[in-house]
Amino acid sequence: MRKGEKRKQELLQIAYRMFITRGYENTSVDEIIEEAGIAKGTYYYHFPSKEQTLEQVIDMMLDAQEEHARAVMAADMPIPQKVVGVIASFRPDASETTITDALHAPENIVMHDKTERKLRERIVPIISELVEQGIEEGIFNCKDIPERVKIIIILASELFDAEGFTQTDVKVFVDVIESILGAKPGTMAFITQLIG
Amino acid sequence: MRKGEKRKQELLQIAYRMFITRGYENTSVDEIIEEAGIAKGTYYYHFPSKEQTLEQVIDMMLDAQEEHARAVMAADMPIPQKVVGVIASFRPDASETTITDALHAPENIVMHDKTERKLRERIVPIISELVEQGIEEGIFNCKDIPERVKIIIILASELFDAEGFTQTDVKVFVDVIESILGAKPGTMAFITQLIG
Amino acid sequence: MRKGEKRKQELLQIAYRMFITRGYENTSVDEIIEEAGIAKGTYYYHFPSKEQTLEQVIDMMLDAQEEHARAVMAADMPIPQKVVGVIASFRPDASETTITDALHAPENIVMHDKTERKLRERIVPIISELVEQGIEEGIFNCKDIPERVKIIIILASELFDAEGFTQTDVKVFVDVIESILGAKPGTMAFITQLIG
Amino acid sequence: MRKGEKRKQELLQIAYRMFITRGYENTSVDEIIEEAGIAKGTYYYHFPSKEQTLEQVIDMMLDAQEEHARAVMAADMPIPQKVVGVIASFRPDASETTITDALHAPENIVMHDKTERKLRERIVPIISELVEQGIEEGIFNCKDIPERVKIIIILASELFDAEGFTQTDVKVFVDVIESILGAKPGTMAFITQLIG
DNA sequence: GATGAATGAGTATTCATTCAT
DNA sequence: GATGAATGAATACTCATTCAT
Repeated sequence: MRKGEKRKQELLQIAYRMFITRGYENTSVDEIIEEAGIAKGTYYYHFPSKEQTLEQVIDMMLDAQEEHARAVMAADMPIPQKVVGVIASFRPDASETTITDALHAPENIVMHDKTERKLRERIVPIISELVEQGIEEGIFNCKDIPERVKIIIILASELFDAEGFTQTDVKVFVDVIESILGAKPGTMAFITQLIG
Repeated sequence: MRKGEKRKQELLQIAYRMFITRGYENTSVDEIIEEAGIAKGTYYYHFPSKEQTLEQVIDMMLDAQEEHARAVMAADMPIPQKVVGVIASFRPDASETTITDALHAPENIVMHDKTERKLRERIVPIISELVEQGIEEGIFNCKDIPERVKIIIILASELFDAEGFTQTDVKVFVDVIESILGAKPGTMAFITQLIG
Repeated sequence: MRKGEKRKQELLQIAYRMFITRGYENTSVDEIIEEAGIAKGTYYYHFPSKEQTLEQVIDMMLDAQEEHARAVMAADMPIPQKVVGVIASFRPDASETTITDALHAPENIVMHDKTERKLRERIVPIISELVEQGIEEGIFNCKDIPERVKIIIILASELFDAEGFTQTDVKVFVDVIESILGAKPGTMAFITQLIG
Repeated sequence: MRKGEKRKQELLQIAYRMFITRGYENTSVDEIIEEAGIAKGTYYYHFPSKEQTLEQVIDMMLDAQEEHARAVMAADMPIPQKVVGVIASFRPDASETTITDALHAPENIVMHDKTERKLRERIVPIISELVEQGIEEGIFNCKDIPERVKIIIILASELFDAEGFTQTDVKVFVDVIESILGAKPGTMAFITQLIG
């Protein structure tokens, strides 16, 4: 049980790296097992299909990210910073630029798409909770919180993809977010320094 | 040359329909030629590759949509309605729900993605022009127009896909758009009746 | 040893049911152990190979059928009825039509074939004995008994398979059997009521 | 068109030989194309699937055999000899013992089974016609001709398979056939010299 | 302009069997 | 007696592309 689980985790890590590097569709099972140094049968002993592997890879990734997000929420930080921090938790680090690029690369649409959907389901409630706290504290002022949060998530993920973005994009983004959440101008300005 | 062009247009139509119905990746060249009743060689006489076919299919689609958009711009309508009308031109009709569904279906991510990118390039300048007119007329009030327009386009396309959306989604969308463009509350309220 | 034997009998029953339902070749060892709720290793502890399992399944089946045939022979019945009764013992009951159908289904040729060969070896001597009694009693009249019996067995099994057969098939069968055994016309007529 | 058809016939011949030599299930597509010296794609250009290849192989075989049978029927021969000749047409020559053996070999059940079914459908009407002629000529005397012919076919094919058969088997077979067709004793005795 | 036969690299998945624990 | 992780050969089928005619 121990042994089996451990091996499976390793496999997930390897698959994760490969899917993200070369794209899900461009990664064959043959390549995965070669990289992992295991037999075909071993792969199919652990995963029912390649698609299920993708599913599990994404879940694993999101679990890790969610854990990080929880840490951010528990930290001693102003609400707006927390909001941005949580969103950032669900984006690959700056240090892992390769991954960001990869997720948005044309050969990775499948994975990107699946990730995006699952990610929104997880992140929206967390951020919504933060926004509510912000409202209580008088920092934000708005209704229909989950819908607004959804919009912010969409913008963050679609706007800042690999294609590249300008200073103006960031500036407008900050502006829009402030008005979406009903925050005083400048509340989210710190984002400019983070991304810019 | 005439005849050849005509034949090619037919092929594009057929490919368009098939790509959208079953997805780009799920449509094989064999299936296309069978549907079209032509030989393999003939297909490759007209198109250098399957990917180029997709490219041309999308261009053909966008050309038709852009033509429609130009008509909307030339029409006698208030600016806000024009803005929405142009955006709608680039979305498949309500009457063609199948197509909307199809474009967002999981097996169609490739085509959806490619379309989305090209579409934004074309639509942003058109809408930007409208927004400028709106500013001159005192209806809108904002700077960094293209960036703001880009945001609106992203939201329109990501928010209202096949998954389904709520009344509240629409309400918030209207609200956000108004603040993005610096319009008086209610300016874009007519959208609610259009989509709701 | 007790326990082991019991477990093995259960496994044979399960394998029997699965082989007959889905065909030998379409039943994987994985499916058998899942159904039985045991581990791979346990299966291979009891059986040297999948083919040996089939062999044992067939033997088990034939043992049960032979036992039934012996009971028929010991019963108080006219010889012709006994002959037919013994043959019927080796055919799945009418109540188990599924099994008859299954044994003749295209996916079950392997099992059907193996069963048929082994079955003939067992049944021919039993029926031959009956025919000899019949000759002594003046009901039948023929030489080369085992060869004639073999023919009857072949006909019974090939003629009345799942494909379906007509009234005329039965009628001719009765006629042919009577002449093969040198019986008076009508001796075997009761078959018509049994099968017809 | 010419060229394509010719190539396909060659492929059928090769597949026929291989299926019969090593069994349908033991012959992989890879082996066929290697033997034929063609590419995988070429094989699948000509045949939709391996199973369809088998189907076509059998049809080709039966076509050839039926042609031979027609020749026998047109020949100048006594009816009983024709009956036996036609049946023999549908059995591989003595010279091709390998094939007979092969068709009955355990690894060839699938092909044997499929062949047998299709063969009966074709041969029964032909022989029935001959039997009718024999009845007119007073050589045979029976009703329910197709049913009786079916029985003869079954016996001929099941009795004389690779397992081996004895002189007595043949003798009884002759006897049974005569009584099935209502022929005078000795009418079919020539069979003994043919097979024995 | 058009045909269609030929290509061959690529792919996911199955499955009976082994063996260290 | 029992487990279950690991094996790896085997298999049928897909598909975009080429090119001689």
